[in-house]
Amino acid sequence: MPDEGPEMELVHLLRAVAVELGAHSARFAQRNGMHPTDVRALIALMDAARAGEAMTAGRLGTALGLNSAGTTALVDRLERAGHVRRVRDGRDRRRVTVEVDERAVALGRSHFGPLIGRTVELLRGYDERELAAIRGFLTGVREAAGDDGREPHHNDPG
Amino acid sequence: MPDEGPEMELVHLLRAVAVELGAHSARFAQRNGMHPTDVRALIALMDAARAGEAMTAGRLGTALGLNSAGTTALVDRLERAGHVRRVRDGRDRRRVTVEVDERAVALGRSHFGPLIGRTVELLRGYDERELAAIRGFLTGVREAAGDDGREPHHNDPG
DNA sequence: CGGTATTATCTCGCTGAACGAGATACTTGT
DNA sequence: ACAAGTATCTCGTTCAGCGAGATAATACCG
Repeated sequence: MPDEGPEMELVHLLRAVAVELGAHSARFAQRNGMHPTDVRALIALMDAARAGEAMTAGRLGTALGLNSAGTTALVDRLERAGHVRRVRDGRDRRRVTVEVDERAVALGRSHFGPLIGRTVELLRGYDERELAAIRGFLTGVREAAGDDGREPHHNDPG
Repeated sequence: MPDEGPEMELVHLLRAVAVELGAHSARFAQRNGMHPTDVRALIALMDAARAGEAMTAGRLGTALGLNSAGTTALVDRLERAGHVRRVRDGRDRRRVTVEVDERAVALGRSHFGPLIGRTVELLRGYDERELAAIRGFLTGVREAAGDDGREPHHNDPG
């Protein structure tokens, strides 16, 4: 288990980036009187909307690791603040789909837009091979962080 | 504000990585009966230890965005679980330095070690120019995420 | 040296996010 | 139609974190 070596600098840098991005979200939450979970919920809802999928209360709770009581409280909170609407599903009337209000989207854009814009600009400064390296590294880390309970399988040559 | 364009894929990928790393930490917390804040605290303490700096209760609380009452509760919790020790500073006896227990370090290593190891291996597959691109991108994002309004968060020593 | 301000941590009472258990409402299978 | 299954909500509780202020040690100033 290497505690030093030239690669560790990048490992710590990556962790610092994750911390900064978390802090950036937390600032958005605090400025708008929200809890970090509320921001995560809005992001999950917007991701679903971008993918063209409807998000039910249950799926939202699962995505965030909340139980049903917590999910109800979360959606209540977001609805009370005007960030989302509850819409009963017409086909299965047990279901409640949660839709993001346009104003919440605009609010999110006004906060995250500058960071996204600067990131895009940063990316424009790299050529294809560099972009492939960045993409490959991020993809690898995402997979490594997701593979968790599993056995760490030995180096897969390739 | 670009919602499409080839760079957006990487922006979403970066966000996904941040989410996965957060989930990875949350899993560590839950498996060990801790809260996300407790894990953040241990990481801050280990970072300080690595840098050779002593971490006082107050500095820890500031680093995590907690007020003094919350900081006391946090250190109580960590101490009760045996993860840290309170040590009165000899020079300034108002201060309490918080030291991580070796067993907590070992616990952290056993969880984060595999992810770190896989990340290091991943990095070994890149040449200098690719590594420079990855480093430059991460550094740029860290700075962009840190630079926003810079709102001073209200602390209790008013 | 004495007194007052300042700093670091802790105590107390409270709010609210999230939990477990169970109720309610709707759907599906027989 | 009735039982079983599924989605959400209600109720009561726990505990992280906050605000206010107490306590204890140090620094400043005459």
